[in-house]
Amino acid sequence: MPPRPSVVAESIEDRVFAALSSPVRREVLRLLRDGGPQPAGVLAAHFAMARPSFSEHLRVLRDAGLVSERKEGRQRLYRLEPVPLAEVQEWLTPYERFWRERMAALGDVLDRMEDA
Amino acid sequence: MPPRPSVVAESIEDRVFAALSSPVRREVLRLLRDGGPQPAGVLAAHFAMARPSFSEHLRVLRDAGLVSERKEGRQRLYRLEPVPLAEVQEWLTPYERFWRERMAALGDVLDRMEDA
DNA sequence: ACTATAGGTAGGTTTAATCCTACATATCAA
DNA sequence: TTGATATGTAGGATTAAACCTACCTATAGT
Repeated sequence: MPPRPSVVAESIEDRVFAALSSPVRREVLRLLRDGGPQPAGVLAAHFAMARPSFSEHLRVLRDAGLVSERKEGRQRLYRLEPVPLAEVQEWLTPYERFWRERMAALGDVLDRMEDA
Repeated sequence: MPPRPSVVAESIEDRVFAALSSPVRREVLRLLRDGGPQPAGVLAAHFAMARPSFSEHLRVLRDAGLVSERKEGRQRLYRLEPVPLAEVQEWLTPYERFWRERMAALGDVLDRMEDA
């Protein structure tokens, strides 16, 4: 028994990155960031896709902790949750030093090319 | 003709996030960050997996632009590439303001709870 | 030239991600 | 209560991701 991908299986970090790998789900996050909490139907209206398919996207985002859901009458208000994205940024931090050094090195090379 | 996930298909951003969703591939990036450029075999030795399977992981990282490869004798030196991760951080930027506000709001609530 | 080493490609298996159509659930409105 | 609205769940189809065992390619050493 060899295979084993899964957005639903492994660590929460796996789930967050896997959730972010879909342009549909990234667009949902953007809509929530720019427009504040919104019901599922308003979000769904932006996508040419059957509602159940969109529901699955929302579920993936929920399972990753990227959004939360609140019942509001017969709608469900979705809200962007800040913690997972903040954790992604923390994950990036040790790489930031690395790429600043590399970018700086590149800058030096370019400077020397200009001199010559 | 409905389905269509794919790490190989869509935009470069999709590929980067999909590549990051595997703990194996994140560990490879960490090894390259902390240990500098290394041949495929040295990287592979950290994982209990057949070499061809690991080769595929390297290919996914290459296709995402997260690593580059250079022939060095009969080895292939892999190197961490800074640009895609820097782009992830740029992608995160507009969310950063959002979560700082939310965190601050949470802090205010906690402060008021302490007062009471 | 021959062998060993380093690494990838080919092809197959299993699981799961994404999409769909139908159906179920819950709330509001007459 | 009956009907309409809002949204999710069930089940099925298709594709691809992750793994494996074999095999191929390229370089180094004897």
